[in-house]
Amino acid sequence: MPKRRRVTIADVAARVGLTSITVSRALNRPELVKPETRSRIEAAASELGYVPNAFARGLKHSESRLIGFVTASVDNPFYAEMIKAVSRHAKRHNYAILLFDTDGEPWLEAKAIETLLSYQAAGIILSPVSDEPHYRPAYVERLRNSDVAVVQLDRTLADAGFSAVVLDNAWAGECAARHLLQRVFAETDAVFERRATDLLVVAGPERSRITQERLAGVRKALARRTSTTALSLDIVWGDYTLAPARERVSEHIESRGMPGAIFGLNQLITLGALQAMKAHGIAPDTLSVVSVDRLPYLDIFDIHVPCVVHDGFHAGQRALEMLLERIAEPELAPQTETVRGVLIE
Amino acid sequence: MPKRRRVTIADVAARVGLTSITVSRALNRPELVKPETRSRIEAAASELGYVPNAFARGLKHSESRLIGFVTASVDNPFYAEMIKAVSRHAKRHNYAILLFDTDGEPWLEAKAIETLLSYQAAGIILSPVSDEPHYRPAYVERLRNSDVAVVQLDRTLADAGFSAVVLDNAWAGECAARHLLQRVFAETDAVFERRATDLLVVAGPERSRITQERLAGVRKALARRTSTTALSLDIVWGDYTLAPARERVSEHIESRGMPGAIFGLNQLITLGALQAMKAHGIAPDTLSVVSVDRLPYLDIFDIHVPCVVHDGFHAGQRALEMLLERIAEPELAPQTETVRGVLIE
DNA sequence: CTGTTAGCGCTTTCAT
DNA sequence: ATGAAAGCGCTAACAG
Repeated sequence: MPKRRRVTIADVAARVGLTSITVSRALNRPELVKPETRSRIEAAASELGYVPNAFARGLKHSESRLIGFVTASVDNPFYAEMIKAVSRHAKRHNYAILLFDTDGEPWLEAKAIETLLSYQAAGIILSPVSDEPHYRPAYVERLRNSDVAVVQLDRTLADAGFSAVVLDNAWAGECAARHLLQRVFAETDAVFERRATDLLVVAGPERSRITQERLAGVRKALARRTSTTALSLDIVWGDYTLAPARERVSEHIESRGMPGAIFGLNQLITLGALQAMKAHGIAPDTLSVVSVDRLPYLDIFDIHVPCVVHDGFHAGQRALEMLLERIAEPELAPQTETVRGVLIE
Repeated sequence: MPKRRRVTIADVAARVGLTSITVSRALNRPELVKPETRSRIEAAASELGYVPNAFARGLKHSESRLIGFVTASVDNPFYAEMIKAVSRHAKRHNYAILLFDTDGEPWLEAKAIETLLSYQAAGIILSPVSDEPHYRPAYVERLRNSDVAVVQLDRTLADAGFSAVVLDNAWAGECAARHLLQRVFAETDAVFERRATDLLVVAGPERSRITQERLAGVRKALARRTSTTALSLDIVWGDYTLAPARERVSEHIESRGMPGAIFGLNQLITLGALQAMKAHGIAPDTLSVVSVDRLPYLDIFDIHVPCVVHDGFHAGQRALEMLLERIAEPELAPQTETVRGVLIE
């Protein structure tokens, strides 16, 4: 069976002996068409299998019902959660999601933005490949001059001037560090075993804003400590993925021995650190580990890694809501919303 | 600063004193334009911030470089892996991904297909909300009459006649069951403790094809058993998510006691079963559990749940490749490719 | 190598 | 309540 030519409103119109404009109206502004005509048209449309052409419509209005989601890692569970939230709320408002996984490549990110502009995306939710201050992609200027709404999610570009939904990273760092100070490095009732490194923080990229904010939280908690014996703090850098975290922690254990405690700045980092510990025969319950982001399902096995958990679903939902507001009201001032996590022991 | 009107090829043309068609050619078929003209045009285009209008182009060609990915659960890690693969390979061929999370709702699935048709999607990768035989969505007929390529992934519609990439479910079931027969219900060297239920299979929906295939594999392995003492097999049904699995297993333990072994038909089901065990104070190492799909990262904690693992990345990649072949060659016969898993102990 | 014309499918005037 | 004409931005087909 040969594929039929696409059915257009003109075909539907011919079928009922009217013109295309009436069909268009019947389908989009039914109140402008006599009810009886309307139902004849609707019958004919569904009989012929009419499907509106989104391109023709988009070309006419120069606007689309497309929202772009740009991220470096769809497979990161935290992002998957946010995608789920965005997608669920987008379709409620009749928007479809164009998903771009940039794989951490700036040029793919630039291409994704380009594509979104060419599709006249109504809005973009952007989580760039990097949040380091020197990362200033050329597309920012273009985005500013276009009428696409932009909301950044989690990771942000320095001074780009877009709205954002971010996590309260300083608080997460402080919270996690305070937990360790109470449980491991308590000043009053216990003498903890001193090591070459008391606290090992396994971080993301050294210049990443998120990493720096979380570290600032850690330092703030440490500074509050009143004890005379200063804690030694070491930091190893990675890129928010598992493998580098594992390698850096391995090296650190080999050169400086087992630390007093480990703080992994996100889920994958902490898992990498735990892998390194295992490789060196260090059982998880002999060394305190704390994390940002929950390590999934471990509670089933009575493994409890305390963590500061953020509600990704809520963050995604807020990002989409802010985006919709800005699509409706393009002149709204940029706004940043902060999502605070909660410590789970 | 007011948002500027969109820059078109006509604007670029005016800037360099040519007509739009020449600009169009310079940008799409550079070899048809004098190199010097071309570079003047390119300069002007980038200076003015020209962005091609995908809608106009799509309207002209009545085709798009859009591929739809329709799934019931973006947040299922196995699907996230497949999305990653599809996305990565799609962008290599200059396709963008329209992502639809149907949340398990047939009407959202229908709407997703409708939207994809209206965007003239070149192809659709479809993993429906259900693979039960009585689920025969109305859009199938439309899809068949359109010229969109369709490849089903993992879940398939009965008799829809589309190509598919599926898992070797019978083999997965057989493999997992054989493992239990060797390790728990060995006939030769050990006497295993008999229970009211020897093997408890925690399944998906009773009529799901995937569930039935995996069960057939289990039965095949059991039938091969030569021992005179028949094993008792119980099955509880769920929907491939965690909570129902947990509830059904809890109920089963309460009414029939602890089984001899548990087989969870996918990752989330197995995790649910493990939660139920924990709630009843059954330690994971006192009851043999086997699963389809890997339980992530548990090896770090020396928890080893044997599982039949499928390569989701490969499945996603193959689905996209098949789709591209069919976009290029619309008359290709439907084809089904099976991905076989491997048992990891 | 570059230009003219025409049309993709739809909708916004402005009639009737 | 319905229709005619025009145009959104781009690119075949056919000139020149």
